Amino acid sequence: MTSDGLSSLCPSRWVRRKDARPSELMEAALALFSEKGFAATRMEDIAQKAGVTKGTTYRYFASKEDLFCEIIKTDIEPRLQELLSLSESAPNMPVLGLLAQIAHHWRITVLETRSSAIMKLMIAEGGNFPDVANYYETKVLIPITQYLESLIRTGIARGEIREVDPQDATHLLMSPMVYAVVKKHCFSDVFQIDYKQYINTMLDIMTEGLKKPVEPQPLPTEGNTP
Amino acid sequence: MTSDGLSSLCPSRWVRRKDARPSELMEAALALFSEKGFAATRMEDIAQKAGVTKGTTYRYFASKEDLFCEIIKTDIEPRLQELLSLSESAPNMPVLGLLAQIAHHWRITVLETRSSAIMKLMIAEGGNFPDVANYYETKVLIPITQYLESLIRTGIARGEIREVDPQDATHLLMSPMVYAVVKKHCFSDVFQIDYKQYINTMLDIMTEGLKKPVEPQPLPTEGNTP
Amino acid sequence: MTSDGLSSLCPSRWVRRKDARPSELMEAALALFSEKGFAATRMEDIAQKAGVTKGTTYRYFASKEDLFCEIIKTDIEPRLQELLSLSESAPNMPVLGLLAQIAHHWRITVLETRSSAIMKLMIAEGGNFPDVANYYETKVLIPITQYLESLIRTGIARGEIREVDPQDATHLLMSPMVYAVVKKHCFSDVFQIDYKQYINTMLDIMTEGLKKPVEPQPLPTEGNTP
Amino acid sequence: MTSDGLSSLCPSRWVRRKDARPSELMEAALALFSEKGFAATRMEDIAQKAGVTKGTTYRYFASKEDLFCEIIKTDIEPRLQELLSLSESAPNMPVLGLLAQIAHHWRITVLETRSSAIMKLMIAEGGNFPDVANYYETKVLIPITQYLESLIRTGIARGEIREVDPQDATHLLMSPMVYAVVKKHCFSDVFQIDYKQYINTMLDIMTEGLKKPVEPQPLPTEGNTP
DNA sequence: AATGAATGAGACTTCATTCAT
DNA sequence: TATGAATGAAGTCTCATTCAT
Repeated sequence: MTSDGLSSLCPSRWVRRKDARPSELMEAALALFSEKGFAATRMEDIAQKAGVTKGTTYRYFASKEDLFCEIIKTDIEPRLQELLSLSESAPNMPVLGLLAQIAHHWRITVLETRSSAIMKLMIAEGGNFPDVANYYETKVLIPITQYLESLIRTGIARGEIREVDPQDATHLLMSPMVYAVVKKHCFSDVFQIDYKQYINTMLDIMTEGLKKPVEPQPLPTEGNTP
Repeated sequence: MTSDGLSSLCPSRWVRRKDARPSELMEAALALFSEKGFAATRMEDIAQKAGVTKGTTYRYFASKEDLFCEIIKTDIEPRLQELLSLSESAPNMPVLGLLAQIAHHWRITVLETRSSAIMKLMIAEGGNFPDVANYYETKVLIPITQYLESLIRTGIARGEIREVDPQDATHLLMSPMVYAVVKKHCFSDVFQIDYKQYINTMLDIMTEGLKKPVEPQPLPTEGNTP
Repeated sequence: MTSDGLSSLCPSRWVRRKDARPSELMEAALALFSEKGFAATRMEDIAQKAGVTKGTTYRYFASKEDLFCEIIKTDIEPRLQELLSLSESAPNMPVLGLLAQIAHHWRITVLETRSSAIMKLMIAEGGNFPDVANYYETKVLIPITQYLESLIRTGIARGEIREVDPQDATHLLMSPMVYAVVKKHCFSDVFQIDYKQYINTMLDIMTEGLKKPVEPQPLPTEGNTP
Repeated sequence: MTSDGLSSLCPSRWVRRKDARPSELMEAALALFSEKGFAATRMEDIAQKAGVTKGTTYRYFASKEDLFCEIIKTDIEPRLQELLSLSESAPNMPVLGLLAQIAHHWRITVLETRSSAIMKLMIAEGGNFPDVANYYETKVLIPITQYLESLIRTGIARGEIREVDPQDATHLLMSPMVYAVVKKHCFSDVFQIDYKQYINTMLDIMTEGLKKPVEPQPLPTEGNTP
């Protein structure tokens, strides 16, 4: 009111946006942490990117480390909910079909969103945040691993999947995910990946590699692969 | 073994560590960088771990960053040589067999050595060292990727491999490597991996998933792609 | 006594704290300044202790320093009035008796009230507030010192007190006061002091040490104290 | 050697004085802490006063607080030794004489040296350093208090001192010390004190006030204190 | 009049790097 | 060549103060 001329010059100063600040700050911080690493990111950069000043950051997060942890935890909770609902929504679907569904869901909700940056962050900085790394492992990695492994075992039991080592097969299923995240965040985009196609190819090959051949030589009566 | 008899004859020769220093320092630095990250590692820690004092480090490396770069480059050169010799040593071997050989060779020379730490370092810190990251991509990632891709194309051309997208298949082949490194260096060892078995399972599944089925309509008449 | 009957008739009158605020804030601030020191006390702590928020404090005091100064000055004025009335109320009383009266009056109005905290504050923080320290010296210390010194001189002139150095004796009279304040505010209460008894003992010893021996009644010739 | 012209301009830079630094820093810090208070003293000021730069300070003291504590403790130890030796060196000397000796010794070794600043520091800042304050009380105040009290009791038992409350009398003996320190460090020198004379006057008055009258005219008639 | 979010100067502390010994 | 004391730039965090609501 004092002078619109001035206010248009510095529009955002002294604007009170209590509710929006935390997520804005976390968004800014995630981008910078993921890009430059935790240590190389200055609080002032984060604040600036979020459109506030240094001090404001500390109204919402007790420390840089706290900010880091909040980012991780805030993102993880919804992811966990999804995992649960997915695993329940699929009663007796063929295992390999379910795996395909999971892979694409992960692609859409993680790989193609900023959540992938969280994963990169954990990979790159986990060592310096034992608590968060432990939390991440306990709440995310281990449950997912165990869930996938149980799927594989089910598939083997049902005769859908060959008799492979379930643990190694699980790791193998997860590796394209990790690879995609690393590729996306750590190196230049010399080989641009079409994620959808990439996941499809991966599913094609994995399915082919895992599926049990349809009992090639049973009785001379019927022919397979109709 | 460092024979006191000899050392008393020619003491300075065995006492001076001049030649060993750089590699000792790089060894120490690699361990710390990989464990705690570049920024969180102090020059003094490195020096201490190498058994010298801070100042000495600067006799061999102009700066912390220089030390980082030297570590990467020093390790990369021999790796590149191996890659070349491997690719040449395999004239007409079946592609899938060659891939298996490469995988185990990588396991033995990278995954199970400290070279895996280099890879982790590049993943975690590459963003802050564009020069090194670029060097790493240009000299390591891209050549390997292209080499593998050419193998896949060859395999397809020869009829050994199904008609999959060669680029995606290449990424898929590399992903278990990246995954293993991340697993080894970034998270606790809840699921201890037996690397040899892991690679074998991976090769089993990949081979099965990639190989061209032996012509489903086995009429006695003609032979395939001679 | 603040009659609920009345307050229901005229609520706003009793609800608004405007008039009480400054003293509440000063009270809170004095307690914290005295306990933790000026610098270590945050405006927010003061506000909280007074039951308001940070911003409110600035409606009543221009700055933290201003608040400090107001505390001192507000407390000093009434003290000065008392000093004056005391010194006037005692026309020709024996000096040592007057000193005893002053000592107990000081005990009751200063040592045993929060005013002692003011004195501690001046001792501890005076150096950083030259204006206030100067004010305190000019308005409090010097007048009291001079008043006491004049009493001593009177006592000597009247033959009630031995011929001691009046300045040193004055300091000596004041020292138990300073000591008591320091003891009360700066150290734990290992030796709990009964202030009344402490002052009495002090008066006993001082009186005995200062009083002129009753002229060992030599010859009946001349009479002192006519 | 590079250029005497320059070196005379900045004579003290890059001078290595490992052994002298700690005491120089403590000296500088004590002066500033005592003058401006702990909080208002910047590490850089201390460093500058000691002729070094900010960072150097941290080679010798882990933190500002650590520096504070070291100052106190370093000064206290020798003082304690003195106290012990004094108390032992006085076999059967009259108590009041011993007190006089102690008072002057304290004047010379504490009041008239920088040790008095330590005492002022404890008075002003003790509240923020519970550990040190506790140490100071335990090692200094309480032993001294107890020692003096035991002297008073001895004096009373021997008939040298009147039957006063020993605790209050002890406090009274200590109060001129505290007063002198406060006077010296907390206020301007309006009334310059000649410490030697001040202590003498104090001893005169105290002695007179404490001593047992020489058995009022022991005429052969009646016996006192039956 | 009261609130409390936002500001920004300033202090402590760290640590890569320099350099006298 | 090796040492480690000294330097000083830079970053985190605090908190007195401001001001839109």
